Amino acid sequence: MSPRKRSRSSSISSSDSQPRKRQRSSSDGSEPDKRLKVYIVQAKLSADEVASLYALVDHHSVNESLDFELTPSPRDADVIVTAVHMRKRLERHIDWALAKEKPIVTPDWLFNSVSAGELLPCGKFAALSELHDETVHNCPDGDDDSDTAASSPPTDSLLHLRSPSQEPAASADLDWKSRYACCRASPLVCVNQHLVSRLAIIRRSRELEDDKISALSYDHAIGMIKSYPYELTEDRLNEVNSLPHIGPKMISRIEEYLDNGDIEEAETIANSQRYQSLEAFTDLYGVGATTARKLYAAGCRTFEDVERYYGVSYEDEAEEEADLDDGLKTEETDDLHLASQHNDRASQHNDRKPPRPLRFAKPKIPSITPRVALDLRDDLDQRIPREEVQEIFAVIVRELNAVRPGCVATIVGGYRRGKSLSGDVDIVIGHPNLSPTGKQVKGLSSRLVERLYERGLVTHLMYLSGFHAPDVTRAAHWDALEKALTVFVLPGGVRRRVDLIFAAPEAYWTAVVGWTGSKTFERDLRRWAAEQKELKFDSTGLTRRSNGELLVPTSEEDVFRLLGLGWVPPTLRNADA
DNA sequence: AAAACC
DNA sequence: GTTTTGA
DNA sequence: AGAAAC
Repeated sequence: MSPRKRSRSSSISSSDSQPRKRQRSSSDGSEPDKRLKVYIVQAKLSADEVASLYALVDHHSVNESLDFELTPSPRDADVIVTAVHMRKRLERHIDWALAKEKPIVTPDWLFNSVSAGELLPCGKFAALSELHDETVHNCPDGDDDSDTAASSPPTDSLLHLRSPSQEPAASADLDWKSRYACCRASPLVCVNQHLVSRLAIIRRSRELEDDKISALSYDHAIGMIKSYPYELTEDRLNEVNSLPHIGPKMISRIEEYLDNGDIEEAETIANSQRYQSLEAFTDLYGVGATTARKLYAAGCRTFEDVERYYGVSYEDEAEEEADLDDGLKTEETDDLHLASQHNDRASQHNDRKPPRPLRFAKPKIPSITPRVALDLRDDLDQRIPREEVQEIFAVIVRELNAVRPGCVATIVGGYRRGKSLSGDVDIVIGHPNLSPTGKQVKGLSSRLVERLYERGLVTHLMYLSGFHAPDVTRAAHWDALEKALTVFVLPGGVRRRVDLIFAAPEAYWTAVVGWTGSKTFERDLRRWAAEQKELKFDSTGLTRRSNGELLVPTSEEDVFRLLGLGWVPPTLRNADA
Protein backbone atom coordinates (compact mmCIF):
# COMPACT_ATOMS: atom_id res chain seq x y z
CA MET A 1 0.00 0.00 0.00
CA SER A 2 0.92 3.59 0.32
CA PRO A 3 1.28 4.47 -3.28
CA ARG A 4 3.46 7.39 -2.59
CA LYS A 5 4.88 7.57 -5.99
CA ARG A 6 5.26 11.25 -5.95
CA SER A 7 6.94 11.62 -2.65
CA ARG A 8 5.55 14.84 -1.50
CA SER A 9 7.03 17.46 -3.66
CA SER A 10 5.49 19.62 -1.06
CA SER A 11 4.55 23.11 -1.66
CA ILE A 12 7.18 24.63 0.45
CA SER A 13 10.83 24.35 -0.08
CA SER A 14 11.33 23.64 -3.65
CA SER A 15 14.17 21.43 -2.67
CA ASP A 16 15.29 18.83 -5.05
CA SER A 17 14.71 18.78 -8.65
CA GLN A 18 11.40 17.57 -9.85
CA PRO A 19 11.81 17.40 -13.49
CA ARG A 20 8.53 15.70 -13.94
CA LYS A 21 6.10 18.52 -13.86
CA ARG A 22 5.94 21.27 -16.38
CA GLN A 23 8.09 23.68 -14.60
CA ARG A 24 6.68 26.70 -16.25
CA SER A 25 10.10 27.50 -17.54
CA SER A 26 9.48 27.65 -21.17
CA SER A 27 12.61 25.70 -21.66
CA ASP A 28 11.03 22.34 -22.14
CA GLY A 29 10.04 22.04 -25.69
CA SER A 30 7.12 23.66 -27.37
CA GLU A 31 5.10 26.61 -26.36
CA PRO A 32 6.37 28.74 -23.63
CA ASP A 33 3.68 27.73 -21.28
CA LYS A 34 1.64 30.85 -21.04
CA ARG A 35 -0.94 29.70 -18.60
CA LEU A 36 -1.05 32.01 -15.68
CA LYS A 37 -0.54 30.14 -12.47
CA VAL A 38 -2.82 31.28 -9.71
CA TYR A 39 -2.39 30.47 -6.07
CA ILE A 40 -5.40 31.05 -3.86
CA VAL A 41 -4.98 31.56 -0.14
CA GLN A 42 -8.15 30.13 1.31
CA ALA A 43 -7.86 31.88 4.64
CA LYS A 44 -10.47 34.51 5.33
CA LEU A 45 -12.44 33.45 2.32
CA SER A 46 -15.79 31.84 2.85
CA ALA A 47 -16.22 28.41 1.44
CA ASP A 48 -18.45 29.85 -1.24
CA GLU A 49 -15.94 32.43 -2.21
CA VAL A 50 -13.24 29.81 -2.49
CA ALA A 51 -15.53 27.65 -4.55
CA SER A 52 -16.36 30.43 -6.94
CA LEU A 53 -12.73 31.39 -7.32
CA TYR A 54 -11.79 27.86 -8.14
CA ALA A 55 -14.67 27.64 -10.54
CA LEU A 56 -13.55 30.83 -12.17
CA VAL A 57 -10.04 29.63 -12.65
CA ASP A 58 -11.25 26.30 -13.90
CA HIS A 59 -13.63 27.72 -16.43
CA HIS A 60 -10.99 29.92 -17.81
CA SER A 61 -8.25 27.44 -17.90
CA VAL A 62 -9.26 26.25 -21.31
CA ASN A 63 -9.99 29.58 -22.71
CA GLU A 64 -8.08 31.56 -25.27
CA SER A 65 -7.10 34.94 -24.01
CA LEU A 66 -7.37 34.26 -20.33
CA ASP A 67 -5.59 31.11 -19.50
CA PHE A 68 -5.51 30.42 -15.81
CA GLU A 69 -4.29 27.44 -13.95
CA LEU A 70 -4.36 26.65 -10.27
CA THR A 71 -1.08 25.96 -8.62
CA PRO A 72 -0.72 24.27 -5.30
CA SER A 73 2.39 26.12 -4.42
CA PRO A 74 2.78 29.86 -3.93
CA ARG A 75 6.35 29.53 -5.11
CA ASP A 76 5.21 28.57 -8.58
CA ALA A 77 2.49 31.16 -8.73
CA ASP A 78 2.39 34.01 -11.18
CA VAL A 79 -0.18 35.68 -9.05
CA ILE A 80 -1.40 35.16 -5.52
CA VAL A 81 -5.01 35.80 -4.64
CA THR A 82 -5.98 36.48 -1.07
CA ALA A 83 -8.53 38.23 1.10
CA VAL A 84 -5.95 38.66 3.80
CA HIS A 85 -4.88 42.24 4.27
CA MET A 86 -2.35 42.04 7.03
CA ARG A 87 1.23 41.01 6.90
CA LYS A 88 1.13 38.80 9.96
CA ARG A 89 -1.86 36.98 8.70
CA LEU A 90 -0.38 36.45 5.27
CA GLU A 91 2.87 35.19 6.70
CA ARG A 92 1.04 32.22 8.07
CA HIS A 93 0.57 31.08 4.51
CA ILE A 94 3.32 32.59 2.49
CA ASP A 95 6.88 33.39 3.23
CA TRP A 96 7.37 37.13 3.32
CA ALA A 97 10.42 37.11 1.09
CA LEU A 98 8.42 35.19 -1.46
CA ALA A 99 5.46 37.53 -1.09
CA LYS A 100 7.61 40.44 -2.12
CA GLU A 101 8.36 38.77 -5.41
CA LYS A 102 4.77 38.18 -6.36
CA PRO A 103 1.74 40.20 -7.14
CA ILE A 104 -0.61 39.80 -4.17
CA VAL A 105 -4.11 40.72 -5.17
CA THR A 106 -7.63 40.52 -3.84
CA PRO A 107 -10.19 38.12 -5.31
CA ASP A 108 -11.70 41.06 -7.12
CA TRP A 109 -8.77 41.16 -9.43
CA LEU A 110 -9.68 37.69 -10.60
CA PHE A 111 -13.39 38.42 -10.87
CA ASN A 112 -12.85 41.68 -12.66
CA SER A 113 -10.23 40.33 -15.00
CA VAL A 114 -12.56 37.58 -16.05
CA SER A 115 -15.39 40.03 -16.52
CA ALA A 116 -13.17 42.28 -18.55
CA GLY A 117 -11.80 39.39 -20.55
CA GLU A 118 -8.25 40.52 -19.94
CA LEU A 119 -5.68 40.72 -17.24
CA LEU A 120 -6.24 43.95 -15.39
CA PRO A 121 -3.54 46.03 -13.79
CA CYS A 122 -2.94 44.97 -10.24
CA GLY A 123 -2.54 48.35 -8.70
CA LYS A 124 -6.10 48.79 -7.62
CA PHE A 125 -6.28 45.27 -6.32
CA ALA A 126 -3.25 45.04 -4.12
CA ALA A 127 -4.27 42.97 -1.14
CA LEU A 128 -1.67 44.51 1.12
CA SER A 129 -1.02 48.20 0.82
CA GLU A 130 2.39 47.45 2.20
CA LEU A 131 3.12 45.46 -0.93
CA HIS A 132 1.33 47.71 -3.38
CA ASP A 133 4.43 48.67 -5.27
CA GLU A 134 5.80 45.19 -5.50
CA THR A 135 2.42 43.99 -6.61
CA VAL A 136 2.26 46.55 -9.37
CA HIS A 137 5.76 45.75 -10.45
CA ASN A 138 5.17 42.02 -10.62
CA CYS A 139 1.73 42.23 -12.10
CA PRO A 140 1.18 39.87 -15.02
CA ASP A 141 -1.03 42.26 -16.95
CA GLY A 142 0.05 43.02 -20.46
CA ASP A 143 1.29 46.45 -19.74
CA ASP A 144 0.48 48.12 -16.57
CA ASP A 145 0.92 51.56 -15.17
CA SER A 146 -2.64 52.55 -15.68
CA ASP A 147 -3.02 52.28 -12.00
CA THR A 148 -0.90 54.29 -9.65
CA ALA A 149 -2.95 57.41 -9.36
CA ALA A 150 -5.79 55.72 -7.63
CA SER A 151 -3.69 54.77 -4.70
CA SER A 152 -6.82 54.34 -2.72
CA PRO A 153 -8.41 50.93 -2.53
CA PRO A 154 -11.73 52.00 -3.93
CA THR A 155 -12.62 48.70 -5.38
CA ASP A 156 -13.88 47.29 -2.17
CA SER A 157 -17.33 47.82 -3.42
CA LEU A 158 -16.65 45.51 -6.29
CA LEU A 159 -16.36 42.82 -3.77
CA HIS A 160 -20.00 42.24 -4.40
CA LEU A 161 -19.32 41.39 -7.96
CA ARG A 162 -18.63 37.84 -7.00
CA SER A 163 -19.28 35.19 -9.50
CA PRO A 164 -22.56 35.56 -11.33
CA SER A 165 -24.51 33.17 -9.23
CA GLN A 166 -24.74 32.20 -5.64
CA GLU A 167 -23.78 34.78 -3.09
CA PRO A 168 -26.65 37.19 -3.36
CA ALA A 169 -29.07 34.97 -5.15
CA ALA A 170 -31.47 33.89 -2.46
CA SER A 171 -33.68 32.42 -5.08
CA ALA A 172 -37.20 33.50 -5.57
CA ASP A 173 -38.78 30.11 -5.43
CA LEU A 174 -38.29 29.67 -1.76
CA ASP A 175 -41.65 29.03 -0.22
CA TRP A 176 -42.18 29.05 3.51
CA LYS A 177 -45.33 26.98 3.08
CA SER A 178 -43.55 24.10 1.44
CA ARG A 179 -43.48 20.79 3.19
CA TYR A 180 -39.79 20.40 2.37
CA ALA A 181 -37.21 22.29 4.39
CA CYS A 182 -35.03 22.41 1.28
CA CYS A 183 -37.63 24.64 -0.40
CA ARG A 184 -37.76 27.09 2.47
CA ALA A 185 -35.43 29.73 3.87
CA SER A 186 -34.41 28.85 7.40
CA PRO A 187 -32.25 31.44 9.13
CA LEU A 188 -29.96 30.70 12.00
CA VAL A 189 -32.24 32.60 14.33
CA CYS A 190 -35.87 33.08 13.38
CA VAL A 191 -38.46 35.57 14.54
CA ASN A 192 -40.09 32.95 16.75
CA GLN A 193 -36.88 31.60 18.13
CA HIS A 194 -38.04 31.42 21.71
CA LEU A 195 -40.95 29.18 20.83
CA VAL A 196 -38.54 27.07 18.81
CA SER A 197 -36.28 26.70 21.82
CA ARG A 198 -39.21 25.40 23.90
CA LEU A 199 -40.21 22.89 21.27
CA ALA A 200 -36.59 21.86 20.97
CA ILE A 201 -36.55 20.81 24.61
CA ILE A 202 -39.49 18.50 24.09
CA ARG A 203 -37.91 17.20 20.92
CA ARG A 204 -34.65 16.49 22.66
CA SER A 205 -36.40 14.74 25.51
CA ARG A 206 -38.20 12.51 23.04
CA GLU A 207 -34.89 11.67 21.47
CA LEU A 208 -33.23 10.90 24.78
CA GLU A 209 -36.14 8.68 25.74
CA ASP A 210 -35.90 6.88 22.42
CA ASP A 211 -39.19 8.09 21.04
CA LYS A 212 -37.88 8.60 17.54
CA ILE A 213 -41.21 9.09 15.94
CA SER A 214 -42.29 11.87 18.23
CA ALA A 215 -38.86 13.47 17.92
CA LEU A 216 -39.22 13.45 14.15
CA SER A 217 -42.56 15.21 14.37
CA TYR A 218 -41.01 17.94 16.45
CA ASP A 219 -38.17 18.20 13.96
CA HIS A 220 -40.67 18.83 11.20
CA ALA A 221 -42.71 21.30 13.21
CA ILE A 222 -39.61 23.18 14.32
CA GLY A 223 -38.45 23.34 10.73
CA MET A 224 -41.74 24.90 9.65
CA ILE A 225 -41.55 27.50 12.37
CA LYS A 226 -37.92 28.27 11.64
CA SER A 227 -38.89 29.41 8.17
CA TYR A 228 -42.19 31.06 9.09
CA PRO A 229 -41.54 34.72 8.35
CA TYR A 230 -43.90 36.43 10.80
CA GLU A 231 -43.99 36.77 14.51
CA LEU A 232 -46.56 34.36 15.79
CA THR A 233 -49.70 35.86 17.27
CA GLU A 234 -53.27 34.79 17.90
CA ASP A 235 -54.42 36.17 14.60
CA ARG A 236 -51.90 34.14 12.69
CA LEU A 237 -52.97 30.87 14.23
CA ASN A 238 -55.23 30.07 11.32
CA GLU A 239 -52.44 30.44 8.89
CA VAL A 240 -50.07 28.40 11.00
CA ASN A 241 -52.72 25.81 11.47
CA SER A 242 -52.80 25.23 7.77
CA LEU A 243 -49.07 24.67 7.49
CA PRO A 244 -47.78 21.22 6.70
CA HIS A 245 -46.36 19.29 9.63
CA ILE A 246 -48.41 21.36 12.05
CA GLY A 247 -51.34 19.29 13.26
CA PRO A 248 -53.73 19.44 16.19
CA LYS A 249 -51.15 18.54 18.77
CA MET A 250 -48.63 21.14 17.62
CA ILE A 251 -51.32 23.79 17.42
CA SER A 252 -52.29 23.12 21.00
CA ARG A 253 -48.64 23.48 21.98
CA ILE A 254 -48.45 26.79 20.17
CA GLU A 255 -51.68 28.04 21.70
CA GLU A 256 -50.40 27.26 25.13
CA TYR A 257 -47.23 29.13 24.33
CA LEU A 258 -49.14 32.16 23.08
CA ASP A 259 -51.26 32.19 26.23
CA ASN A 260 -48.55 31.64 28.82
CA GLY A 261 -45.31 32.54 27.18
CA ASP A 262 -44.10 29.01 27.65
CA ILE A 263 -45.02 25.35 27.39
CA GLU A 264 -45.45 23.55 30.65
CA GLU A 265 -44.12 20.22 29.55
CA ALA A 266 -40.98 21.88 28.25
CA GLU A 267 -40.41 23.57 31.59
CA THR A 268 -40.98 20.39 33.49
CA ILE A 269 -38.60 18.49 31.29
CA ALA A 270 -35.93 21.15 31.42
CA ASN A 271 -36.07 21.21 35.20
CA SER A 272 -36.01 17.48 35.65
CA GLN A 273 -32.96 15.77 37.00
CA ARG A 274 -33.32 13.02 34.46
CA TYR A 275 -33.27 15.35 31.47
CA GLN A 276 -30.33 17.31 32.75
CA SER A 277 -28.33 14.19 33.47
CA LEU A 278 -29.08 12.48 30.18
CA GLU A 279 -28.30 15.64 28.29
CA ALA A 280 -24.99 16.05 30.09
CA PHE A 281 -23.94 12.44 29.63
CA THR A 282 -24.43 12.57 25.89
CA ASP A 283 -21.82 15.31 25.73
CA LEU A 284 -19.31 12.54 26.15
CA TYR A 285 -18.07 11.22 22.89
CA GLY A 286 -19.29 7.66 22.57
CA VAL A 287 -22.24 8.15 24.86
CA GLY A 288 -25.58 8.41 23.12
CA ALA A 289 -29.09 8.25 24.44
CA THR A 290 -29.00 4.54 25.14
CA THR A 291 -25.82 4.62 27.20
CA ALA A 292 -26.97 7.75 28.98
CA ARG A 293 -30.12 6.00 30.09
CA LYS A 294 -28.07 3.06 31.30
CA LEU A 295 -25.82 5.31 33.31
CA TYR A 296 -28.82 6.99 34.83
CA ALA A 297 -30.39 3.67 35.65
CA ALA A 298 -27.13 2.70 37.32
CA GLY A 299 -27.58 5.62 39.62
CA CYS A 300 -25.41 8.23 37.92
CA ARG A 301 -26.64 11.79 38.06
CA THR A 302 -23.54 13.92 37.54
CA PHE A 303 -20.26 13.65 35.75
CA GLU A 304 -18.61 12.86 39.02
CA ASP A 305 -20.83 9.82 39.23
CA VAL A 306 -19.85 8.85 35.71
CA GLU A 307 -16.18 9.36 36.50
CA ARG A 308 -16.58 7.02 39.39
CA TYR A 309 -18.56 4.58 37.35
CA TYR A 310 -15.88 4.28 34.70
CA GLY A 311 -12.91 5.11 36.86
CA VAL A 312 -13.62 2.44 39.37
CA SER A 313 -14.86 0.08 36.81
CA TYR A 314 -11.86 -2.11 37.05
CA GLU A 315 -13.48 -4.61 34.92
CA ASP A 316 -10.06 -4.97 33.55
CA GLU A 317 -7.06 -3.17 34.86
CA ALA A 318 -5.13 -3.69 31.71
CA GLU A 319 -7.76 -2.13 29.61
CA GLU A 320 -7.98 0.75 31.92
CA GLU A 321 -4.28 1.22 31.62
CA ALA A 322 -4.30 1.19 27.92
CA ASP A 323 -6.96 3.79 27.77
CA LEU A 324 -5.44 6.08 30.27
CA ASP A 325 -1.81 6.05 29.73
CA ASP A 326 -2.01 7.09 26.19
CA GLY A 327 1.55 7.45 27.10
CA LEU A 328 4.49 6.32 25.21
CA LYS A 329 2.99 3.51 23.46
CA THR A 330 3.69 4.56 19.99
CA GLU A 331 2.49 1.71 18.03
CA GLU A 332 4.44 2.13 14.94
CA THR A 333 2.14 3.95 12.76
CA ASP A 334 4.83 4.05 10.27
CA ASP A 335 5.07 2.24 7.20
CA LEU A 336 5.40 5.75 6.28
CA HIS A 337 8.66 6.82 4.97
CA LEU A 338 8.08 10.40 4.35
CA ALA A 339 9.38 11.10 7.74
CA SER A 340 12.32 13.10 6.54
CA GLN A 341 12.76 16.76 6.78
CA HIS A 342 10.07 18.88 8.15
CA ASN A 343 10.64 21.76 5.96
CA ASP A 344 7.80 23.90 6.95
CA ARG A 345 8.58 27.04 8.73
CA ALA A 346 10.22 24.93 11.26
CA SER A 347 9.37 25.15 14.82
CA GLN A 348 6.21 27.14 14.62
CA HIS A 349 4.64 24.31 16.47
CA ASN A 350 7.16 23.67 19.10
CA ASP A 351 4.93 21.15 20.58
CA ARG A 352 3.35 21.95 23.76
CA LYS A 353 4.44 18.93 25.67
CA PRO A 354 5.11 15.63 24.19
CA PRO A 355 2.33 15.43 21.72
CA ARG A 356 0.43 12.74 23.39
CA PRO A 357 1.15 9.76 21.24
CA LEU A 358 -2.20 8.40 20.65
CA ARG A 359 -2.96 4.86 20.74
CA PHE A 360 -4.23 4.08 17.41
CA ALA A 361 -1.75 2.67 15.00
CA LYS A 362 -4.43 2.10 12.45
CA PRO A 363 -7.55 1.48 14.29
CA LYS A 364 -10.07 -0.18 12.13
CA ILE A 365 -12.47 -0.05 14.95
CA PRO A 366 -13.23 3.22 16.52
CA SER A 367 -12.44 2.47 20.04
CA ILE A 368 -12.51 5.48 22.17
CA THR A 369 -13.57 4.51 25.61
CA PRO A 370 -15.71 6.56 27.91
CA ARG A 371 -12.65 6.92 30.09
CA VAL A 372 -10.76 8.76 27.36
CA ALA A 373 -13.84 10.78 26.55
CA LEU A 374 -13.95 11.92 30.15
CA ASP A 375 -10.39 13.17 29.86
CA LEU A 376 -11.20 15.07 26.72
CA ARG A 377 -14.41 16.56 27.98
CA ASP A 378 -12.97 19.75 29.41
CA ASP A 379 -11.67 20.68 26.01
CA LEU A 380 -14.29 19.26 23.75
CA ASP A 381 -17.26 20.85 25.45
CA GLN A 382 -15.95 24.28 24.62
CA ARG A 383 -17.41 25.89 21.54
CA ILE A 384 -15.09 27.02 18.74
CA PRO A 385 -15.08 30.62 17.54
CA ARG A 386 -15.14 31.21 13.79
CA GLU A 387 -11.69 32.71 13.85
CA GLU A 388 -10.23 29.53 15.22
CA VAL A 389 -12.15 27.40 12.75
CA GLN A 390 -10.38 29.34 10.04
CA GLU A 391 -7.00 28.90 11.67
CA ILE A 392 -7.50 25.18 11.95
CA PHE A 393 -8.60 25.07 8.35
CA ALA A 394 -5.50 26.98 7.24
CA VAL A 395 -3.22 24.55 9.01
CA ILE A 396 -4.97 21.55 7.57
CA VAL A 397 -4.91 22.95 4.06
CA ARG A 398 -1.21 23.63 4.45
CA GLU A 399 -0.47 20.08 5.56
CA LEU A 400 -2.81 18.67 2.98
CA ASN A 401 -0.98 20.33 0.17
CA ALA A 402 2.28 19.04 1.48
CA VAL A 403 0.89 15.54 1.30
CA ARG A 404 -0.87 15.99 -2.00
CA PRO A 405 -0.56 19.24 -3.91
CA GLY A 406 -3.62 20.54 -5.63
CA CYS A 407 -6.19 19.49 -3.10
CA VAL A 408 -9.24 21.58 -2.54
CA ALA A 409 -11.17 21.82 0.68
CA THR A 410 -14.31 23.40 2.04
CA ILE A 411 -15.35 24.02 5.62
CA VAL A 412 -18.84 22.65 5.99
CA GLY A 413 -21.11 22.02 8.98
CA GLY A 414 -22.48 24.67 11.28
CA TYR A 415 -19.65 27.05 10.51
CA ARG A 416 -20.70 27.22 6.93
CA ARG A 417 -24.30 27.83 7.95
CA GLY A 418 -23.12 30.92 9.76
CA LYS A 419 -22.93 29.82 13.38
CA SER A 420 -20.67 32.08 15.39
CA LEU A 421 -19.62 29.15 17.57
CA SER A 422 -19.16 25.59 16.37
CA GLY A 423 -19.08 22.33 18.23
CA ASP A 424 -16.56 20.89 15.84
CA VAL A 425 -14.89 21.59 12.52
CA ASP A 426 -16.02 19.68 9.45
CA ILE A 427 -13.93 19.79 6.31
CA VAL A 428 -14.67 18.20 2.95
CA ILE A 429 -11.51 17.48 1.00
CA GLY A 430 -11.20 16.69 -2.66
CA HIS A 431 -8.77 16.72 -5.49
CA PRO A 432 -9.49 17.69 -9.07
CA ASN A 433 -7.89 14.59 -10.48
CA LEU A 434 -7.78 11.84 -8.02
CA SER A 435 -8.72 8.58 -9.55
CA PRO A 436 -12.44 8.27 -9.25
CA THR A 437 -12.30 4.77 -8.03
CA GLY A 438 -10.75 5.64 -4.92
CA LYS A 439 -7.56 3.94 -3.98
CA GLN A 440 -5.85 7.29 -3.83
CA VAL A 441 -8.52 8.80 -1.70
CA LYS A 442 -7.88 6.26 0.95
CA GLY A 443 -4.18 6.87 0.75
CA LEU A 444 -4.68 10.58 1.04
CA SER A 445 -6.78 10.21 4.12
CA SER A 446 -4.38 8.07 6.08
CA ARG A 447 -1.33 9.94 4.92
CA LEU A 448 -2.77 13.26 6.01
CA VAL A 449 -3.81 11.88 9.36
CA GLU A 450 -0.41 10.38 9.95
CA ARG A 451 1.29 13.60 9.06
CA LEU A 452 -0.91 15.59 11.37
CA TYR A 453 -0.27 13.11 14.11
CA GLU A 454 3.49 13.23 13.66
CA ARG A 455 3.37 16.95 14.02
CA GLY A 456 1.36 16.76 17.19
CA LEU A 457 -1.63 18.37 15.55
CA VAL A 458 -3.85 15.33 15.89
CA THR A 459 -3.91 13.77 19.32
CA HIS A 460 -6.64 11.19 18.98
CA LEU A 461 -8.27 9.33 16.18
CA MET A 462 -11.86 8.60 16.97
CA TYR A 463 -12.44 6.90 13.72
CA LEU A 464 -10.76 6.22 10.42
CA SER A 465 -12.99 4.61 7.89
CA GLY A 466 -11.97 1.87 5.63
CA PHE A 467 -12.29 2.70 2.07
CA HIS A 468 -15.21 1.50 0.03
CA ALA A 469 -15.32 2.12 -3.64
CA PRO A 470 -18.22 4.31 -4.65
CA ASP A 471 -20.86 1.71 -5.11
CA VAL A 472 -23.92 3.08 -6.75
CA THR A 473 -26.04 0.16 -5.70
CA ARG A 474 -25.43 0.87 -2.09
CA ALA A 475 -25.19 4.59 -2.03
CA ALA A 476 -25.43 6.54 1.15
CA HIS A 477 -23.65 4.21 3.39
CA TRP A 478 -22.02 6.13 6.22
CA ASP A 479 -18.78 4.73 4.99
CA ALA A 480 -19.15 5.50 1.37
CA LEU A 481 -17.01 8.58 1.83
CA GLU A 482 -13.63 8.28 3.42
CA LYS A 483 -13.64 9.87 6.84
CA ALA A 484 -11.22 10.66 9.61
CA LEU A 485 -12.77 11.83 12.86
CA THR A 486 -10.00 13.37 14.91
CA VAL A 487 -9.10 15.34 17.96
CA PHE A 488 -7.01 18.22 16.73
CA VAL A 489 -4.99 20.79 18.62
CA LEU A 490 -3.26 23.96 17.56
CA PRO A 491 0.00 24.47 19.42
CA GLY A 492 -0.91 25.55 22.90
CA GLY A 493 -4.60 25.54 22.13
CA VAL A 494 -7.71 23.73 23.22
CA ARG A 495 -8.30 20.32 21.76
CA ARG A 496 -11.04 20.31 19.15
CA ARG A 497 -13.04 17.76 17.28
CA VAL A 498 -12.13 17.96 13.61
CA ASP A 499 -13.81 15.77 11.02
CA LEU A 500 -12.17 15.26 7.66
CA ILE A 501 -14.29 13.94 4.84
CA PHE A 502 -12.53 12.84 1.67
CA ALA A 503 -14.48 12.81 -1.54
CA ALA A 504 -13.67 11.46 -4.95
CA PRO A 505 -13.97 14.18 -7.61
CA GLU A 506 -17.41 13.19 -8.78
CA ALA A 507 -18.73 13.20 -5.23
CA TYR A 508 -17.18 16.45 -4.08
CA TRP A 509 -20.18 18.74 -4.48
CA THR A 510 -22.74 16.32 -3.16
CA ALA A 511 -20.45 15.79 -0.19
CA VAL A 512 -20.33 19.53 0.39
CA VAL A 513 -24.10 19.76 0.26
CA GLY A 514 -24.53 16.64 2.35
CA TRP A 515 -22.21 17.81 5.08
CA THR A 516 -23.37 21.39 5.27
CA GLY A 517 -26.66 20.38 6.87
CA SER A 518 -28.68 21.06 8.79
CA LYS A 519 -29.95 17.63 9.60
CA THR A 520 -33.54 18.36 8.75
CA PHE A 521 -32.48 20.15 5.59
CA GLU A 522 -30.60 17.03 4.52
CA ARG A 523 -33.48 14.76 5.33
CA ASP A 524 -35.79 16.83 3.22
CA LEU A 525 -33.34 16.97 0.35
CA ARG A 526 -33.54 13.21 0.20
CA ARG A 527 -37.27 13.19 0.55
CA TRP A 528 -37.63 15.82 -2.14
CA ALA A 529 -35.36 13.92 -4.48
CA ALA A 530 -37.21 10.67 -3.94
CA GLU A 531 -40.77 11.91 -3.81
CA GLN A 532 -40.71 14.73 -6.33
CA LYS A 533 -37.94 13.92 -8.74
CA GLU A 534 -37.45 10.22 -8.78
CA LEU A 535 -33.86 10.85 -7.87
CA LYS A 536 -31.75 9.46 -5.13
CA PHE A 537 -29.67 11.99 -3.30
CA ASP A 538 -27.06 11.59 -0.64
CA SER A 539 -23.64 12.95 0.17
CA THR A 540 -21.97 10.40 -2.07
CA GLY A 541 -23.93 11.22 -5.17
CA LEU A 542 -27.06 11.86 -7.12
CA THR A 543 -28.59 9.09 -9.19
CA ARG A 544 -31.55 8.57 -11.43
CA ARG A 545 -33.86 6.06 -9.87
CA SER A 546 -35.02 4.60 -13.13
CA ASN A 547 -31.69 3.50 -14.45
CA GLY A 548 -29.22 4.27 -11.72
CA GLU A 549 -27.51 6.81 -13.91
CA LEU A 550 -25.02 8.85 -11.93
CA LEU A 551 -25.45 12.60 -12.28
CA VAL A 552 -22.26 14.49 -11.60
CA PRO A 553 -22.69 18.08 -10.49
CA THR A 554 -19.89 20.56 -11.16
CA SER A 555 -20.71 23.00 -8.42
CA GLU A 556 -22.91 23.25 -5.39
CA GLU A 557 -25.50 25.18 -7.32
CA ASP A 558 -25.44 22.45 -9.87
CA VAL A 559 -26.59 20.05 -7.18
CA PHE A 560 -29.64 22.20 -6.56
CA ARG A 561 -30.21 22.62 -10.28
CA LEU A 562 -30.07 18.91 -10.93
CA LEU A 563 -32.53 18.42 -8.10
CA GLY A 564 -34.85 21.01 -9.62
CA LEU A 565 -34.54 23.17 -6.53
CA GLY A 566 -33.99 26.87 -6.15
CA TRP A 567 -30.71 27.87 -4.63
CA VAL A 568 -30.67 28.02 -0.86
CA PRO A 569 -27.55 29.64 0.54
CA PRO A 570 -25.91 27.74 3.38
CA THR A 571 -26.92 30.36 5.93
CA LEU A 572 -30.57 29.67 5.14
CA ARG A 573 -30.34 25.94 5.70
CA ASN A 574 -30.77 26.14 9.45
CA ALA A 575 -33.96 24.14 9.63
CA ASP A 576 -33.14 22.72 13.04
CA ALA A 577 -33.51 24.50 16.34
C1' DA B 1 -47.15 13.37 15.21
C1' DA B 2 -48.34 14.12 10.65
C1' DA B 3 -48.83 12.89 5.84
C1' DA B 4 -49.25 9.68 2.16
C1' DC B 5 -51.26 5.84 0.63
C1' DC B 6 -54.75 2.19 -0.04
C1' DG C 1 -56.87 1.84 8.65
C1' DT C 2 -51.93 1.11 7.36
C1' DT C 3 -47.47 2.66 6.05
C1' DT C 4 -43.84 5.98 5.89
C1' DT C 5 -41.05 9.20 7.88
C1' DG C 6 -33.10 9.83 5.41
C1' DA C 7 -29.89 6.67 4.86
C1' DA D 1 -25.55 -3.61 19.08
C1' DG D 2 -24.84 0.88 19.52
C1' DA D 3 -22.81 5.03 18.38
C1' DA D 4 -20.86 8.04 15.24
C1' DA D 5 -22.00 12.36 10.98
C1' DC D 6 -24.79 15.92 8.48
